[in-house]
Amino acid sequence: MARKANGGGAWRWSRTAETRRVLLNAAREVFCEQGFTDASISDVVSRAGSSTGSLYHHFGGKAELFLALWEDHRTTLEQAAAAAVAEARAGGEDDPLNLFIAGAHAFLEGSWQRRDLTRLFMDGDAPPGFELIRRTSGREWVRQNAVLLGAGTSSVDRMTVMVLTGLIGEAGREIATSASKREANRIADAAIVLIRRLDPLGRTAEPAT
Amino acid sequence: MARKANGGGAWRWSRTAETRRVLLNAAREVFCEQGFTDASISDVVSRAGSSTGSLYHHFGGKAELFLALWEDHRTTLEQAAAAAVAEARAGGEDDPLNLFIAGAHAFLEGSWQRRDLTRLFMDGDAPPGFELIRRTSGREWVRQNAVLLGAGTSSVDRMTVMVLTGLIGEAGREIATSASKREANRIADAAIVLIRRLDPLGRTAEPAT
DNA sequence: GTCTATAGTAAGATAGAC
DNA sequence: GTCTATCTTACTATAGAC
Repeated sequence: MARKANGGGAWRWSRTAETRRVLLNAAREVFCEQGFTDASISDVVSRAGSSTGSLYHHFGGKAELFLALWEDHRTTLEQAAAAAVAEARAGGEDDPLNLFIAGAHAFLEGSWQRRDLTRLFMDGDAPPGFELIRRTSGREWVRQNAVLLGAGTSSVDRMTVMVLTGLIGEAGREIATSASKREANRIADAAIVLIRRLDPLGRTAEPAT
Repeated sequence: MARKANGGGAWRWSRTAETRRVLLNAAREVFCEQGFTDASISDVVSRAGSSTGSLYHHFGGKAELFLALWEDHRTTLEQAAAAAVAEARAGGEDDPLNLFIAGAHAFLEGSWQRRDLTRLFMDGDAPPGFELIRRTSGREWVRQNAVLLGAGTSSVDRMTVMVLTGLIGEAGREIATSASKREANRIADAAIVLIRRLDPLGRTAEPAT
């Protein structure tokens, strides 16, 4: 929006997009260092070299700034997962469970690469209502995958989706607090063992009880 | 402490314990109705018929008041679970997994009976740092049980404990938001199916890969 | 349309009398 | 131990410059 028609000026994008980006970068640093509650608007704007009013103009407040950061993070991880699934499929993989695991693996890899944000969003220090947003979008993401995996609408299947959501989130949190990539990989592998064990497809349904 | 030596007075307990109790009851109502952030100290003290200074004297602040409520809730549920395990054991049950499930069942029953508090503590609107406290004590509780179940220290076993913690918490949350006891029971049953499926004892270790 | 400077407001925390 | 009065802080809103 409001993209400047560049008549030979020094920059191709409007000033407002740049301001937004600078504010988001500063917010990432401040929130990750101090958490949501202790971070102050003043810290963010001074680090960004911007102003309070500007921040309110672009985001509407402290909570919305935090949410904008979250949307960015969530989108990045979801796209990474989707890309991994597409790549696996292009490589000939067609078992739904393996495709799901390919996506989960990419998600966990992203949780490691952006561990500062992963920790920020998982440690519970967030604006009121954030937990609901986070849980809803996480559940939605896994639910889409669970449908592909053939999960139905029974209590057990619905609960399986919730547990899978929790499992992947939990693994992401642990990975984000790991001391080394090596340890992070061990955790990711363990998570995948448990995903298989939960067997969301219900293919283990035994003929005899 | 400071229990009054009752020399024929009308009440056996000190006034301070009574004040504490009244404040906690008011806090339960206000926090459950409005959540942590929107609740105000003023609401609590006016409903309790007490005063700001008194509340600060007994609890130290809004966050500590919330934590006192949590300690109470957590203790109640843990004791219910422990009692159920003891009862099952007294009844002749000696399979560790079944004992664990007896405890989990009692925990979920308590989550239904005190659903207002369960919802309060699970929806993420809490003082900074609370999430860590909640997760630590939940993990500790399941860890003790997992040791009994024979879980080791491998990545998979540690992850299993985390997933079990999440599973039970998740089920408790769903149960606390259920419309009927009937639905709550269905969720509890589904949770127990998944606990068995996760098979924390690793007894399904197959001879052949 | 975009941003700066500043005042308002609400609520948690504290000091000190009783 | 209990309570009132006061303080401090930080989010929020707005008037007006550019």
